[in-house]
Parts: sequence; structure tokens; C-alpha cells
Amino acid sequence: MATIKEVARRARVSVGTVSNVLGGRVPVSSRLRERVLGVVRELDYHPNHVARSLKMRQTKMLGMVISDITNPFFPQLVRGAEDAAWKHHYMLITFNSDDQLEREKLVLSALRGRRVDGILLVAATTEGDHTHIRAAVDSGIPIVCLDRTVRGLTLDTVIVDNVTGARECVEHLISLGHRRIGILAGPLDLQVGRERLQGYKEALQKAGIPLDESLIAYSGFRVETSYPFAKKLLELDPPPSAIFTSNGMMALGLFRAVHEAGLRCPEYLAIATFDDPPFSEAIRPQLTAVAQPSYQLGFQGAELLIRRIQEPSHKRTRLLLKTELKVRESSVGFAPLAAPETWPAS
Amino acid sequence: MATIKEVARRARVSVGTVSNVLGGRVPVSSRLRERVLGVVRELDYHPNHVARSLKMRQTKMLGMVISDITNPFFPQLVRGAEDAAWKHHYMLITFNSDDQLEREKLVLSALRGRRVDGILLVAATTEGDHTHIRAAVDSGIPIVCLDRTVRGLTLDTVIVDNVTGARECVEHLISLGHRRIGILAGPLDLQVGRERLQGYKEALQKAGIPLDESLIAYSGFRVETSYPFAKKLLELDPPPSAIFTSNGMMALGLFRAVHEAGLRCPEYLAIATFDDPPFSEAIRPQLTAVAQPSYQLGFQGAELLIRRIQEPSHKRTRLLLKTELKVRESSVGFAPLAAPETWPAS
DNA sequence: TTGAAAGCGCTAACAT
DNA sequence: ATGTTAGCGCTTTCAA
Repeated sequence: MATIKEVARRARVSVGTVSNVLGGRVPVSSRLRERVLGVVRELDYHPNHVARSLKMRQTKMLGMVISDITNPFFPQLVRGAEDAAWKHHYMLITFNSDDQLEREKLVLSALRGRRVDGILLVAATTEGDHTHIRAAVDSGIPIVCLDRTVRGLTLDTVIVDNVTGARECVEHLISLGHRRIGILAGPLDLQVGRERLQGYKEALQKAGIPLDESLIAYSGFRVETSYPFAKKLLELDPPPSAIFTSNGMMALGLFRAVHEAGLRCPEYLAIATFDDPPFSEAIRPQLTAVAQPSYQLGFQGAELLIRRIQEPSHKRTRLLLKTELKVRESSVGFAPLAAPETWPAS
Repeated sequence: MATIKEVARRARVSVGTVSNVLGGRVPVSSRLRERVLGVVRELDYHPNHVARSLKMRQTKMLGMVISDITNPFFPQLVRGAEDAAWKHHYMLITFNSDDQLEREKLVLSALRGRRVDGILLVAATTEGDHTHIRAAVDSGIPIVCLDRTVRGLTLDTVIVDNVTGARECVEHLISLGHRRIGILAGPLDLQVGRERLQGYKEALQKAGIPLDESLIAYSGFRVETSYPFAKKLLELDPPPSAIFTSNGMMALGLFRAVHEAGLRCPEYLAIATFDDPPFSEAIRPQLTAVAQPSYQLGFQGAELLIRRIQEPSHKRTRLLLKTELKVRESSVGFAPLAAPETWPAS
């Protein structure tokens, strides 16, 4: 691996001149420039960014801590952050915390050792212990919280407006004439679980529909953990005419229960969900869903972080991104597979 | 940010001693050790890994180049690689090439500048220009190819047995009695496209079924690009009784065509696909699919890379991972949503 | 067992 | 415009 010294020697110039040629901030005669560039190509010289980082006291690396890249919410988020980072000549290092505090601590510590210039954090917990996050902040490293806030810390934040998104979705169901609307609520110790439930409640309240606790199923966020609760909702007497689920996996759990019960969606039961997973247009009936701007979440978060790195004293920023309701077949309209006898002759 | 010097000063020892305490490879009296460790905690000292990397001439970083993290095939792959890397105390930096040669070159160059200890590469092209890859190899950096080979370069490789996977899948359709089997073949300039088509051909040949070129639709790998070709297959006279698609997105394109044509799957048309996307169990009918061991691909690739880093002269290794056929509703059996009149009373 | 010091490859301040 | 050199924070000889 060639070094700057070697390049200098072969080009018969000083290391300073090589640095000046490559850096481009100090003028160099075109004669020497050509000579240096020639040797650079000849040796396939790649400046050692590690040495540069040490000297410059900045690594041009951003750390990112997410729950789990295999959770379909995160790839878009990561991609957004990565694109923004790349645009500003930063590298992004991503870690999975699996939403476990201990892992998060380890990861944050590793990131600090690596001297990343800033961190994008999807915190494992809003309420829990955050001494490790505070310690990182105190050490002077900028942190931007994504998707979730951390109570007790004043940090730059980019989050999604869960309450409004959920409210609009339930309002959509109400506008269709539904009055008895069930919800698969997520775990309440998760911020998104609480906020989406709150949106549901607000929609009912605004419409003057009294809250019926029996229509609220407190469930897990995954297919297996939501299925039994979905089943229970369907067995209610009278059953709900519509159900709102708090994320995409829950909608699948609900679908399973619906299929098994031999019900039809949307004729007998309207379904709408928070989250717009990739398969929502692929399945029948197509799924009415609240799309989150996850790419934007990552992109804006990284942009904000980089701005904060460049301007550490800028006052705290909090971005609240809007969701978008995608009305599809599962809440309203024609559902071919569910009602084959109505298919057009073909 | 505290440095080792500062720790040494406050603990009234030399920097060498601090290094020895932290490194743990040289014995230090417990008296000094305690003093040092105390100061480390007090200052929340995190050793500067950048300086360490410069001195040690190794970064403990692995680079990974994939097509696109938002392509559902990759999160599992990345997670596997990340878990293996973390296990061996390496960090993984992931980049998207979007399968564009120019981006791949840029990324590889950046990775070399960062002095990553090794690279996991899902090459943008098997056949095309690979001078940049060769250059990286020549510079001494170990590279392991994942999922795709690079023709003309002898590199460690971990790939999936596409031919066998496709063949077994089509054999499954044949065993169900199908003789007229269509295929949505992927672009032939992609290795996976070629290999899966080959598997299809081998299955037919083994069963003594003559190849009918009209049953082969050369299509794109995405929903929109496969849909028109799927439509064409369905309009054949006589139509195929079964169709094999070369990836998950194609299956969705085919489903769309099937829905629109008012056909029923699997009663009138059996469907099976390469790839087992997350939604294959969620949709109705559930999708018969060839599952790829993508987590294993990443994990084994990273393990292999790390072994290669530690033992550069070890002879080249090529791993061929097996796929698993998941037989579900779309090729055989009961499909509730598609045939509601046969539902059990409930 | 501990300390002193060289040096990893680079940038930038300073000298020429 | 170009060369010389200190020093970024660490590890690791070598001496004591």
C-alpha cells in the first residue's frame, strides 16, 4: 500500500506538495501537479483516510443505531440516511440494537471509540435508562433521534406524526359510516403504540362516538402476537364493522383471523392499518394504509445531523413528518378475490 | 475528549502503562491497574480507535457492497454479515451500488481509502468490467464475492445454488401433473436470471418434456416489468397450467395478471416462484416459493472473509448454499380466498 | 514492572 | 510555489 511519502519520492517533490495537489486548497504549478498525478495513477495511490482522520480530528463517519435492519420499516430509513450522508461525503455505519438497552450501550460505546462525527439514534426506549446517551452527548458528539424521542434529553429529533396519522385513518373509517371500530393497539410502553392509540381515541371523540374499551385489543406488534387478539375482536357480539391496526404485521395477523373466520373484507369488515408495507398493494384486498415517510425520516435526520456537526451551537430542532393515507380496497370499494362472483366476465 | 496522555497524567503513570492496562497483554501491578482504571471511568475515556488503527495497520472494519438495502433480499444478507462481523469484533460498513458500475467503483475506492480490512462484494456485474475489483485485490485487500461471481477473477465466493433450486421447484410442478409449464425468466445478463432458467430447462429435460420456447417469457425482475409478460403467457393458446417465476416481484406481477384475467390460482393455474419474500405467507393463496438462505449467505461470507484476513494464503474457497422449497397453496391444495364457496361453514 | 520514545500517514503552519 | 517539520493518539520496542 503506497504512502504519500512514496508518491513524493517518485515524483521528486515533498510530501507537502503531494498533499497540496491532492487537497486542492493550495496552488501548485501545473508541472509538478502533473508529475504527482501521474505517480498517483501509476501507484494506484489511495490516501490513507485513517491517518487523515487522526490528523483532522474528524472521521467523516456517521453512526446509525436502528432496531433491526430486517424489520421492513428500516431499510428505507437507512437508505435515506445513507443517501444524505453520501451526498455530504460522509460514510454511514449502521448497527442493530434489537431494541435491547445493553446492545445499545455497547454500540454507542463502539461508535464513540471509532470517533464517528455524529450519531443517528432510533432509541431502544423512550422512558428507560439513558445515561449512556447522555454520556455520549456530554463527550461532545452530536446525536439526532429518529422515529422516537428520549424523555429527559433535549436532542434534535425527527419523528413521524403518529397521532395525526392514526386519527386521519380512523376518521376515514368513520366517514365511511362505521361507528363500531375496533383497534389492535400496540404495546403501550412503546411510544408509537401509545400515540397511535391516542389518534384512534381522538378520532372517535371528534365524531362524538363513545369509547368502548372492549373494542381496544392490547396486542403485540407481530403477526403471531396480534392474531389471537384479532380473533377476539372478531368474536365480539356485536362484532366491529371496521378494525384499525397499529402496524403492518398486525394487519396480516388480522387478515389471517378474518380468513379463518370466513369473513369477507371489505364487505363485512373494513380494515385499515398504520404502516404501508411493501406488500400492501400486492395482497387482495389491497390494504388501506397510513404510509410513513421513512426514507425522508432517514434523509432529513442525516441532513440535520450534518448541519449540527457543522454548527454545534444551533438551537435544537424538532421535525414532525406527516404521514399519508393510502385508501385502497380493504376499507372501501371493489375486492376481486374476496368476491369472485362479482368479477367482470372475461 | 480525553486522550491516553491525559489518563496517564491523572493516574501518574506513563502512557505505556495505560496502554498495557487497557490492552491486557502486558502484566501491570494491581496497584497501578486500579489507579488507571479509576481514571478511565472518571474521565469516561474511550480509546481512540482511529489512532489505534493507524498504528496497528488494521481498522477492524469490513466493507460491504450490495445492490440496494431496500430490495427485500438484502436486509437478511446484511444482518447475517453484521452478526458475524460483530462476533469477531469487526464493524460492517454497508454501501448501495444500485448495481451501477460507476457507483461500485466509487464505493470500492472509498473503502480502500478507509483501509477496511476486507470487502464483501455483491458485484454489479458478472461479465462486465472488473478492473476496479482487480485493482483492489492487487492492493492486497481480501474480497469475498456474495451471491454472484465475477468472471475472470479467482475470489472466495459464497453463492446460492440457483440451478438446483429452480430445478427442484419446476420438478415439484411436474410431479403435480403439469406438463405445460411457463416461466417468467429474468434478464439473461444477470447470472441469477440465466441460472434459474437453466434449472427450469433441466427439470423439463429430465422429465422428458420438450422445450417450448413460447412458454419462456424474458422479463424484468420487478412487478411492473413482469406484469405484461405474465399477461402474454396467460393469453397463450392453450395457456400453461403452471408458471414458475424467477423472483418474488415477478410472482406479484403474475398475480396481478391472474386477478385481472379472472383466473383462479391454484385451481386453474399453479404458481411457484424463486425467492421467498416476507409476504409469501401473508397473501392468499400463500405462495409456493424457493427460499434462499440469505442470512446464511451473509454470515458465512463474513466468516470466510475474516478467516481470509487472518490467513491470506489459504486456498480459494467456494461455498454453494442450498435453497429450500416451501410448498404452499399457490401450487397445490386449498386456497380459501380464491374459492370462497368451498370454505368450511363457520 | 514501568518509563521513554519512535513511528504509523497524514495536514498545516512555517520557512524558504 | 515548494520544502521541512511538528504532532494527531496510539502501540510497542528497548532501557532501566
